[in-house]
Amino acid sequence: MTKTSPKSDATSQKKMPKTERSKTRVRKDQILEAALRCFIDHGIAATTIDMIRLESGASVGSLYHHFGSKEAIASALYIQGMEDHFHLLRESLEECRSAEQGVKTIVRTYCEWISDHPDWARFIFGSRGEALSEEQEQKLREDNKAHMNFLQEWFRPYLEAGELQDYPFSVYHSLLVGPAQDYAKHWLSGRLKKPLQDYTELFCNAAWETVSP
Amino acid sequence: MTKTSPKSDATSQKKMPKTERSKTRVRKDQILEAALRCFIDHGIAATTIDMIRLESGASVGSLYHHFGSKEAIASALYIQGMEDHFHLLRESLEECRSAEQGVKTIVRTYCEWISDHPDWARFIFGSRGEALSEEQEQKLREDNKAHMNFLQEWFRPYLEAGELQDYPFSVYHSLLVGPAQDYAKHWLSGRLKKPLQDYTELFCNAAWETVSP
DNA sequence: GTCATTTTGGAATAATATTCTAGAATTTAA
DNA sequence: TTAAATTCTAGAATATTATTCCAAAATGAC
Repeated sequence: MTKTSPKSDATSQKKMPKTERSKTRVRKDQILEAALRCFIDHGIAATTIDMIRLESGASVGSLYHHFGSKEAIASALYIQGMEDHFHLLRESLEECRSAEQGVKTIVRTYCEWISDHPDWARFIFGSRGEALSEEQEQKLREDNKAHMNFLQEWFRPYLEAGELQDYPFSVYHSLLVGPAQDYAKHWLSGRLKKPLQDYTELFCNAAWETVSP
Repeated sequence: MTKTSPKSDATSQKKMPKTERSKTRVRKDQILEAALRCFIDHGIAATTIDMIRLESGASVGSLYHHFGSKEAIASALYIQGMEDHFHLLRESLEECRSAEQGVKTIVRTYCEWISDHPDWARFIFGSRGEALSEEQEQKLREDNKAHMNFLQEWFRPYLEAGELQDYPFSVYHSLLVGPAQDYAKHWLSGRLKKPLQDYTELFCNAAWETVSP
């Protein structure tokens, strides 16, 4: 019995403006971009609202009107990054016509996204979930589930045709992107010199060997 | 020419007590344990110095005397966790007598450590480097390098004997623990139901297949 | 144009991290 | 054993930073 007003959607706890004004998207993006720069330069914990205010040109009131807290800004960036990558991957997968192509595309797209957006990736690896708001947590969870479902559907025919080893599905994602992800993490933090790009094909091939029958 | 006084060690920028008193270790550990509990329950950003003070029984002064900042406490925990795991892995590896044993031991030890210390692991995955002090950053870097060297030495004979595929060494670590690490991250955050333990052997076998010739 | 709603600015407030100092406890040196 | 030196503790005082608040401006609907 925790339902609220019967009139509203499931996600309308907070005041969601009926109409978003034209300049609003722009301002929000200014804030997000400024925040990303700050987070990358100083880390989330060390960047202050005031830095974001200065960097974005928005006022404190505006900042809080649009996002509600510093953490929420970080979370929004996190989610935005994930969505961007998911979207890209889906597009790439649409064109694949074999299990091998698909597997390698997943790994390659992952590596390329990181190589193309190293700052963004550094932020995402660095922030890892911490303190998502209820609403955002939910959104991320749904995005994730939808993404997994998409992958599962994509793979199903090949699995049934015996073109892939029959691992539990939840393990597939880890087997495919785990190695590249770990390498990327160390590379992004400066502990490894050789850029991820140099090993993209290596990780693609290794992944395919792992799951090919 | 950034050297300091010629008398002191390389790492003596800050006041390192000549002698650590007997009860000091105890108090420090009380603080660390209390902080870990707080961090796990509320996340790093949301735990306050006051919570740690209450939970540990130490005074604010004591907290700052021993650690200097909240972030430094988190960093100390991070480093301590890594050291614990490194130590365990080294012990396990000492007893291995073949490439296959070694590879699987690395993966299995990794999985078991996470399964045995899920809270600790959750904290480590969740905190990811952010804001280490200069001194701590350095220590972590050295620990890491030493660990990598140890692994490289351990593997060398088997590599030379052709019992392992000739990948660049920096890639080995990622190929071996990457998948388990990714799975663990999702499991620890509650997105996956099946415990890591259920797939430990799967990850061990997959890792061995990846690097065996 | 008027009205309702959204957005902005920035001062006021609240929450929290950090510094500081006096003194207690412990070790060292004699 | 004692005095001096050092390390540790306590908690009030201070500084920093996040968040709230509300009056005014901008915008879009009618």
